[in-house]
Amino acid sequence: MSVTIKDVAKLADVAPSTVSRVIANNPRISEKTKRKVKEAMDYLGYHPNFNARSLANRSTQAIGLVMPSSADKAFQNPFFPEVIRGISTIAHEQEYALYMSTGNTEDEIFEGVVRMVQGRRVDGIVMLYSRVDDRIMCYLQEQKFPFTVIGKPFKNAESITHIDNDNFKAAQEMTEYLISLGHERIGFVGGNLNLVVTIDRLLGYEKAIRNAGLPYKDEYIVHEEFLKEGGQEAVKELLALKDPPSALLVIDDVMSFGVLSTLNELGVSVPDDISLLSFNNVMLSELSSPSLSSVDINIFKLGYEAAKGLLECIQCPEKEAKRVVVPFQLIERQTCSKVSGK
Amino acid sequence: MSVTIKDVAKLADVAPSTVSRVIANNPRISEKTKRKVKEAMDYLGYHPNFNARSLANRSTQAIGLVMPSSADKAFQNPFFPEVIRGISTIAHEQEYALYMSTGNTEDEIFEGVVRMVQGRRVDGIVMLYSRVDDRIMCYLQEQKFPFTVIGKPFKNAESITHIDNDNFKAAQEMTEYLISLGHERIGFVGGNLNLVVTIDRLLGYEKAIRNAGLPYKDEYIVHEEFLKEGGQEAVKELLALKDPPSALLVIDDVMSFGVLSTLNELGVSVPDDISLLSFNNVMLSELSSPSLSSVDINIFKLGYEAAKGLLECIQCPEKEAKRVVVPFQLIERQTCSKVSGK
DNA sequence: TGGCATAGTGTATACGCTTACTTTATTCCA
DNA sequence: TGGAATAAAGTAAGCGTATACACTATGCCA
Repeated sequence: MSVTIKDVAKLADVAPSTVSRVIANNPRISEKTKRKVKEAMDYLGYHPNFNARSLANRSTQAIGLVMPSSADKAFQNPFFPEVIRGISTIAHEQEYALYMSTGNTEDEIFEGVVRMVQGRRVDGIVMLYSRVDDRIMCYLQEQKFPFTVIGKPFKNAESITHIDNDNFKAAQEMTEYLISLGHERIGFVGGNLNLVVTIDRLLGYEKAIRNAGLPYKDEYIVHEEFLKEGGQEAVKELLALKDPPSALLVIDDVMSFGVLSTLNELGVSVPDDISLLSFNNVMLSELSSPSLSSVDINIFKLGYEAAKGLLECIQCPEKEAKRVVVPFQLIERQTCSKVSGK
Repeated sequence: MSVTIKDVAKLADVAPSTVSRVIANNPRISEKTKRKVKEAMDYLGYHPNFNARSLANRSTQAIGLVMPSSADKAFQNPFFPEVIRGISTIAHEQEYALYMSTGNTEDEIFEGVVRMVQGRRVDGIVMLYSRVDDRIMCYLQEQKFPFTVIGKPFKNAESITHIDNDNFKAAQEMTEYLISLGHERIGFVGGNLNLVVTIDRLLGYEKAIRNAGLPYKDEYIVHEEFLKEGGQEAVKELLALKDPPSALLVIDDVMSFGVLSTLNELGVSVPDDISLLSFNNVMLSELSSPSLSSVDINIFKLGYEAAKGLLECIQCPEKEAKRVVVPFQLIERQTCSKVSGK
């Protein structure tokens, strides 16, 4: 069928192993032979079969991506394309390909990962999220399979290379920023509570609230899915309170979009009636109206560093795990203002 | 190292081939043996090695994705995540994984595809775009490698399964819509002219203009990249004309975002001073201010059908190529209005 | 000139699985 | 009861590459 190493060997009048060594650019092959073999390869249009190579080699030159939910949902949030952009940049530099398995349920996703790992379809994995007691993460650790995490692992963080923002600090500072604008009733709209990022930011928020001597009210804390719908739900709950917040710290831009649209429907003006500060600074956050004030967490870099760390893990397995902290930066736009006098 | 088919065979006291047949659920194995083997597999935690399987099998259960430019750029446009969402949905249903190779230059991307194909890394390919005289497409045809195209192939369209909107008709109808609002100076902001989608829509635009007896002016036609920056460039050019358009047909929402932001900076009001109608109806197009009137081309379905068609190609190679036309629909929002009296 | 490095290449096997071909066991009919 | 037909499982040969080990030829020195 297709041309193999043997065909090349025959044409170049050498042994298959010599061809293999030419491909690997082995220094023990003379320049003359290399040239001869390369000519034969060109002439035949030879390309190594990757499966055969992987099999003999135990390496696939591919890295696996694990998303928190079905790719179906995840791709609705620009966070993921952007993070993949970062990953693919470095993957490409080192000639790795990306491999995604998908699934709808927890179980399906888990099975997909097991297939990736046991089936040796990839050399390592980037986890695109960090969750409390995550089955997949435990599994990867048990198997001692190379992986890195975007976000802070819930446990064993010292032994797992991970890339993260300082979410505690970020949330604290942002809450303080809102407080400095005169807000005293600040709501927190978080994602699922089993995501470590939600927890960290919530704790940062709490810290700032307590430091400022403000009351920490449970009814100001809402948790929803990382989607527009989540944001919409959240606002409805918060506005139904008898003493609704004057400012919201929202954990994700897409949720903020939902918040904005619902507030708009309800005739609540942003930032006059209520201020909004969110996280991620997704490409489109400047396009909403009003444009979103948002914390740029450098998503691209999170992906880039995660993949870079993974490739290091793969190439030098003895190397110690490390933590990379990606800086954040508040991008002030139009959704925050001083609290309006009561 | 890891547990192989032989280990299972030994434990179950059968031959390796029997285990293999159990995996493939071959009817020639008795239920009793199947049970025995399955127990052994569970006990050992056996998972087939995919590389070995692919090698013996000549199939990989993976489909390759080819993007028009570096993934880096492409992922800035929500079109791609959305299309991948569609692809991944059906891929998952049939237990296929997705495989992406990336590259920065034309050559790198081409090389990546060659590696996918010759290296037998994937069973088939979905081309996420269609371009005039595309090297990759020619290559795939030469190699008789299974692939499908999102968009209309520039040539040999009859022999290539492809999924497309009727872009000619869509653009024509949309232009007619703008004309019906009283616009006579209508600009066209297209993407790169070597993309078939640009050509088709431009032709539809032209048809409508000519049908209406309006002058077809070259200076109203601008071509830029499918990015925000592209839209920004385009507006600048168009507004510099002595008789600038009163309405714009923009080929892509992200470009429209760029158009909007630039118009905003220039103090030009949309839709009062200039109307804007664009394509794609990306998730966030309703969030801009004013919210975008846009043609919903059903991106998800484009992806879904493309992957479905590909799997059919892979499974029954004799089957004839087909064309799937995905319907479009105008979503009216806030960027189009009747022409303001001069 | 014999002996020994050393550079360059070939041989053979392993990687883990599939599958065509064979063999063995069982059934059933004349 | 012999033997054909059928069912069930085993044997062994790939799939295309990598690599440990073996071998040859050359050069150099004593």
